[in-house]
Amino acid sequence: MKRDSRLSTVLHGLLHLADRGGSMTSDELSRCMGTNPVVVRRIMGGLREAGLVTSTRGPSGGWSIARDLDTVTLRQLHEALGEPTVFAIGNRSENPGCLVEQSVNAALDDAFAEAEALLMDRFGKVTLGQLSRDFTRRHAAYKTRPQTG
Amino acid sequence: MKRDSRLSTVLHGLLHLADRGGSMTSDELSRCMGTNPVVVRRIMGGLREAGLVTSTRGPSGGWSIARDLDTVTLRQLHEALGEPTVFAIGNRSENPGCLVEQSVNAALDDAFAEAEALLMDRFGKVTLGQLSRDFTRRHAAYKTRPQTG
DNA sequence: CTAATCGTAATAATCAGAGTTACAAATTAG
DNA sequence: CTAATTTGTAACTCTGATTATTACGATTAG
Repeated sequence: MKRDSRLSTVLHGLLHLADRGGSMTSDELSRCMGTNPVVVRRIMGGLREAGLVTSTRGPSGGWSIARDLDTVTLRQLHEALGEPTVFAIGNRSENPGCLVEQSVNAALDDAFAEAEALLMDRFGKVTLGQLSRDFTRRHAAYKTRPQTG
Repeated sequence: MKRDSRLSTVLHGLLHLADRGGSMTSDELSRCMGTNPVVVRRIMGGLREAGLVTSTRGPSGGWSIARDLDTVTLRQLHEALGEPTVFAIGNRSENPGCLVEQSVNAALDDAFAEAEALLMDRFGKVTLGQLSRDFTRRHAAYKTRPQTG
């Protein structure tokens, strides 16, 4: 199934932005993320509406992060993307007349709701700041790694 | 996103089979599930390989449940369907060279793995027998409901 | 003014599940 | 044995969603 990778994509962009320190154009972001500038604008647009980033037009314009990195959680980003469907598995019909299907749906819905709640809870505890520091750590380890070739 | 409804579909069929007591043809199952007999065979085929149902060809053939209803869990059914992708959200690239993307993937993978583990745990605790009894309860309530029209 | 840059609509490409058709294989009934 | 029923399965289309691309308008710095 085709999965929604916008959260992964936008995180990638935001961390590059954070690493850079200043602002980046859609074109720069798209190149370092391996996608298209229009896709970048589309995704970042949701974050701008949520007040997480700002954009400026014209020469020397581009995208900047508007908040302290430690105050932005994955959950906020998920919400800024419009809270896309989390599960690739779902009920055949959401309003079945068949009583058998009602029982099936009730059981599945319960389990999915619980798993989604856990995921959102986890997302609420991970901040951009944490990810940025994790990247810095990986970067340091990469630079000092033993040469194997 | 288009969601995989095979688990929901197959549960529906199995509970009708359980309610019937005997065997049903793909055609009968497809009609009471609102789908196509070939789709039924395709989905039930996986369950047959897992030993959960049996099929017989020819006249008076069809599908039967091969196990005690209380020994079949949603998790077993999920596995019999080939453990389809659970999440509609995923990483942009699973093998990124970019260290930023590695940090992003690690954080997301952790959260998703935890949520999936919870879901599988829940699925492991729900049996066909429980769902069948839940249906019987709904059916009784339906028959004795106050007439509102 | 001109070039750079975002904003956005419209459209195509891509992908996986679901639906359908067609036919072979197996089995029962007579 | 023959005919009818039913599963098994390949091949193809349909559908719906994300992603990619094209095109062009709006804004702004220099």
